[in-house]
Amino acid sequence: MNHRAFKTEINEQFARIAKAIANTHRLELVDLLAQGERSVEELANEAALSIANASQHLQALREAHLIIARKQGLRVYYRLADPTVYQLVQLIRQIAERQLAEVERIIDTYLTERKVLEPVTINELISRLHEPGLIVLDVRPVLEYTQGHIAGARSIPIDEIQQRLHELPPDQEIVAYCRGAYCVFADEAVQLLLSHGYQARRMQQGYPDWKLADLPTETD
Amino acid sequence: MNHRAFKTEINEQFARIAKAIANTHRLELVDLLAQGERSVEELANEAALSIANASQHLQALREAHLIIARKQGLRVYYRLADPTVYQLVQLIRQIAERQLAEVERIIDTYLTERKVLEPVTINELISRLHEPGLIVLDVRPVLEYTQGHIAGARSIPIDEIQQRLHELPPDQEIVAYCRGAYCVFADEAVQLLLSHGYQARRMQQGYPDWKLADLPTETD
DNA sequence: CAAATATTCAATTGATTTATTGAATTATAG
DNA sequence: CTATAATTCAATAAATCAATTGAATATTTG
Repeated sequence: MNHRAFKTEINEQFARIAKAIANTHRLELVDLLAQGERSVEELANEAALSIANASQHLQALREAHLIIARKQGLRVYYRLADPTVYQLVQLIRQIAERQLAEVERIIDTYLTERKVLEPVTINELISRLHEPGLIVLDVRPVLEYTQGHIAGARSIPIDEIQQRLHELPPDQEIVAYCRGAYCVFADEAVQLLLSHGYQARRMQQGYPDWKLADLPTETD
Repeated sequence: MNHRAFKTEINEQFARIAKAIANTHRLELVDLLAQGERSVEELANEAALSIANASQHLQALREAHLIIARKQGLRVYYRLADPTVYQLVQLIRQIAERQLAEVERIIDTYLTERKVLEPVTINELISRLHEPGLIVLDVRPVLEYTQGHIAGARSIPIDEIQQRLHELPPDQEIVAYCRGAYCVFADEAVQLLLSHGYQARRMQQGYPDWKLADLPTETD
């Protein structure tokens, strides 16, 4: 048996997976797909890529079987091939947080409130989920809320909060969540809510993390 | 706040981690380092790389802070920066196993016995660890056994098994383990032991997996 | 069946990564 | 202080990856 050939061939396959995810744009695309199925156009818009470029990156992910395509009418819809793919992104982030000082620096630069305002962990939210005075607020676009949200959560997309503040009773505590720890929607929502006298905090992680942990979700 | 700049910068950092691991040789180097600290020369020899090339790949891993260097005398010894780094390799492998048919094909080609001989899972071994008639056999090089091994395991490196068969009582069941699921030492040991009338199986995973699961280990 | 739309494919260019080689650096031993 | 050994650095060529552009394909609509 040729040890060397075996090791080389098998590690080449493992490297295929790692190479597919090892790109700024593809990481963002996977993050978006973790919210649910999306068309190429939607993904291109969200990730600020040209359609052709987005398509190319999606092909790269597809070749590594990290995502699956489904054609319906004119559109091709992509989704994650396996929840483990999102877990991979999570783990990469976790290592980056621990090992790369730059990550903390970037967060401190862009999300100045993060350091001051302690986010609510998933576990904390679980234990408080049935408190009567607590509102769990999904601030992602409505489509994403529709595709799946934390059981019992209300939807007010970040773009609409300003106009819809009256829907939120001022005496209740609000926990806002969005796409994940590196999504800024919840930070912005909390900032706005706090400035209007609400008691508000963000959930540290996002919907995909909640779902991955097999916690109660709803679709509608 | 500039969303786009934040997303780009933060994902660039995450991509750094993924890019560092996304190479055939670097995956092998990390796998070796999961056994314990190694010098550049040892790593180069094991991974069949020139010293300069190995050093270069090690720099790439070091720049992403996935490994740490320690200089002692003439030699530089590298080790994993965090157990999570090995977890990353594990997860990549898990995804590759599930998603890439090639992985199964390669294993079937090189490790023909794997399909027939059911390996012992870590959990199975835990529950049987205190059976009197069971020998847990570490077939890695002695150095690696010395740096850490499954509590109670005996060491006979794969190269020496043939000559040292007499040390193994023929009536006891043997579970052999090595560096990991994609290390062939244990497969070869089991094959040899079976051909000499022993009852032998390999542990599915390797020592780093055992250690990562915080199971009892010994050093000597 | 032609027009319109979403996506992919193909070709090009520039940027990044990899392997190789030999020189430079650092530490030890005599 | 010199010779030796281990590792890193620097320079190069080859290979691979990324972004852009425009053409090609597939599906729907009229």
